[in-house]
Amino acid sequence: MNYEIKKDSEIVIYPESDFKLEHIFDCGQVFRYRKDGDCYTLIAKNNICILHEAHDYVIIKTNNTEFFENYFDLKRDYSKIKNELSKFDGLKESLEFGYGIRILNQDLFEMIISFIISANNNIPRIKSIIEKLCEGIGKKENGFYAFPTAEEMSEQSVDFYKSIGAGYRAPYLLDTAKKISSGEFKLDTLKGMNTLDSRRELLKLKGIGGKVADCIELFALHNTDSFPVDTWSKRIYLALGFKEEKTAEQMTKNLVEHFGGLSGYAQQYLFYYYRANQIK
DNA sequence: AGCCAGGCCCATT
DNA sequence: AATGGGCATGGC
Repeated sequence: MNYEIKKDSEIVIYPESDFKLEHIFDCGQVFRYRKDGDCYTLIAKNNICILHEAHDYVIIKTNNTEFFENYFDLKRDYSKIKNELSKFDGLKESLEFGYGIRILNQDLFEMIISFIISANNNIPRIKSIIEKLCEGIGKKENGFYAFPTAEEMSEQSVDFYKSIGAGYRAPYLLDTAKKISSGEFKLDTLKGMNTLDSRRELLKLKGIGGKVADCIELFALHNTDSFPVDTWSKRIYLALGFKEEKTAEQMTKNLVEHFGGLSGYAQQYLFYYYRANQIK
């Protein structure tokens, strides 16, 4: 990845066809962003940046270059990943279509809450609920609302979560925030575990099933031997040549066995391509 | 109006 | 371990 950090206030990226804002933002991994013309504004945890895309470079303006260098996974070679993935059948169109995708390194607590909200929900509504959550109880600094902490979330009532549109997920959000803020559920220990162990831990939280756990594994822990299987994945699964399975869990197992440590990357290119083209 | 959305919980078998 | 009904809400 060809990029440089300037004046500790901006990152300039010279795309080598593996950094494309539209692909990064629209592949379903991140919810707190807004597009204005050729600019994107992004809030992640308690940090903000503005991204501007010109014809042969991208500028990221922020007061925390170190955070976003890691966030955008800039040290990783996606050309190499795409090259490895191209050896698998059924990925060619998806790799070409979503060529600039990167898997972001997002905050663990933010991902847990965001993907509990995502279950059986649609993306515009997920974004709306998360925005109301942040505007409601997130700390406001420098003109934007940070994602609330577990402590801040644990002090609310179920009714608050219903009022922002969380529906039947409201008690799950409160319960999870309480378990984390009290220390009953320890986020830090997840980071030192292998994928299967941390996944098993995540499944103990209310509102987290296999698919949501896999999203958290991928988008917060960067455990790329995870393949989130959702409603779109069933068609993808058959298109890849697998025979029909009864459960999502069995599909997940087969896909991770097939793609190994590249599973998460494969899933993102495939999800983006199939969803963008409404291939059902 | 009715189906669907980046599914999960829980009771039952 | 496996299955199936029920579920808040709003976009389309």
